Amino acid sequence: METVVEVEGNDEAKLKECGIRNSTSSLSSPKQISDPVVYKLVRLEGDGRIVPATDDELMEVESLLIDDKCEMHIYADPGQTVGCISNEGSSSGIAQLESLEGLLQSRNKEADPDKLNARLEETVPSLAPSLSESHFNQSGSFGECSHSSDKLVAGGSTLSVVTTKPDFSKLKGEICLDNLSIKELHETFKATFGRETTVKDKQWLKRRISMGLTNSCDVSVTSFIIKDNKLVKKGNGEISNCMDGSYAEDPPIGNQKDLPTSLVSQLDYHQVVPEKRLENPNLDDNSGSDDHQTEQRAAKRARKPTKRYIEELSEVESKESNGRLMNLAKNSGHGLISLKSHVRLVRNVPLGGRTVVTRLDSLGGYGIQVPCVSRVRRSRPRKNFMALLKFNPSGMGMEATVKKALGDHSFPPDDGKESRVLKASSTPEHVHHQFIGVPEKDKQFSVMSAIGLGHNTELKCINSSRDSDDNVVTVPTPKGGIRRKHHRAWTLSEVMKLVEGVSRYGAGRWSEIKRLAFASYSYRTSVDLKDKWRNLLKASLAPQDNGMNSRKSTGAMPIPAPILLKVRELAEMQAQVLPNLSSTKIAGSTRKNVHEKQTGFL
DNA sequence: CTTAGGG
DNA sequence: CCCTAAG
Repeated sequence: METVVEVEGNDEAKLKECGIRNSTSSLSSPKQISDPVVYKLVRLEGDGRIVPATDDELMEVESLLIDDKCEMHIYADPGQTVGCISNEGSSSGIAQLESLEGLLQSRNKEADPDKLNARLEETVPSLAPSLSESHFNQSGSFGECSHSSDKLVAGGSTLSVVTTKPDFSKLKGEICLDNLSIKELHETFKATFGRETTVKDKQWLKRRISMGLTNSCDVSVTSFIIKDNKLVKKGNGEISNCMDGSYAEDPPIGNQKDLPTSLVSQLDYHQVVPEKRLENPNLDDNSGSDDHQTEQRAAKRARKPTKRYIEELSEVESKESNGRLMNLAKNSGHGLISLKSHVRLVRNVPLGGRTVVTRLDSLGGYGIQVPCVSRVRRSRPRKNFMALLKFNPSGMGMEATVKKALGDHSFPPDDGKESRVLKASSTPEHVHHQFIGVPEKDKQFSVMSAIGLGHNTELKCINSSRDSDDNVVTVPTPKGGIRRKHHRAWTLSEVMKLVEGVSRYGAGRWSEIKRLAFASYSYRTSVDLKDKWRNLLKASLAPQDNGMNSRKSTGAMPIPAPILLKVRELAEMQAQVLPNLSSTKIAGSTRKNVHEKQTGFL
């Protein structure tokens, strides 16, 4: 029932975080404390007083975490963290990470942890029952356990452990964004996320990109390397040395369950993420700089997350909360702390006249409530339904009409399509079972091992759950265009994976590729892969309009030339090999073909 | 169910 | 991306 966030340093220093019911505003009373669902971070003053942390302090903490804690190989994404916990600035304060600062400071000052604890419980006896701890393993064995995460489910009924193992070695030398210019970074960013950014901060861009790439759990799976804004085959050219490989080697995969759960910073609290309803288009549109500002924490913080921000947050966060550590493709030697803040939002509270809706989302396998904003629950469309009905009273044709008109997905469960949708939109339970069952894991792993990819841990992929719950019909594109909301833009990494898959299994074996390379992408069907490949082919054959003009006008993700080249290569190869020698290549791998060949011979 | 191709 | 035909 109690979400425990424990921080543990080498010196055993511990910092307590106090759970405080964040009921609208008042500080916790003993009664409220009894409700362990909500926790609030507070600052532990030198004299033992507990003071609600302010947002600014929070920022500072993150700053500390990011800039100073070099030994840490996890990092906290300020933007995301803040996005999660920042609030209207209600006096009650929301969960704060402030306590971390206390920890760090106390560590440095060699504060006696016991003393701290004691003081805490003396000074605030009423809080004692709900004290939570953050457990931070700052020791060198980080790579080993820092990544694991578990979840104490509120209610105490369930204790699901979802652990993911980080594979740092995988990242080593595979991504080098350091040499890229801002412009290049922008391109890469767009290629990675499918949208543009106006952020000019290199660090931010690099981090974001590397995050996007690695989080898609694939870059490492492919044989591509990103270097100098180019995707190159591994082996081509020097491997970048962005990653110093200072992290611990990965222990053999397979025993995730046994991994200690040290870095678990679960912050549960009732909280409402206010929807920033800006009338000012400048602010609202400029998501990039919004992120930037937030992440930069130096700028005027305390901004309520914008719609777009929240959207992005939920997307990125969903990836990040796999428990996977992000390694930054940055030369700065210091590692960072991954502060995974899982926020439980359980209320819909009117703010400024607007009601903010939250929904339970599955992030990283946890049931997490995230702000809905434009991500309305994927359900039957009501808006146009009647209108369509009206115009199409015939009944029979109506369904088709509606489906077509709305891109469906959301029609009645009886529709066969629905199963797919349901499957995609994983409820916490679903996710949970998926992870626990892990039927695919062993299989996948063994397969990958057999192929020689064993070193590329796939486990993380298993764990990656996406909130596949976009259902709004369309969404405006940074470019001004619109695209279907539930269309998932192909990320660069996905494309790379696809290419890799095709090269390995051959075009046409979509289901294979799907199973092996896209096991974790529940939302990509084999058909999707096929379609994408088709598009890639088309793109690869088309004149490589490498000007920004095309990109600008299209608003589409620019596919790096190297990939297109690869695509063409593969296409030619397969076009040549397949028709002529028929099934020479296939024959070897396909029993059926062999058989046919033999029988035909006889 | 998977693949292929048109919309 | 969606839908359908065909193996």
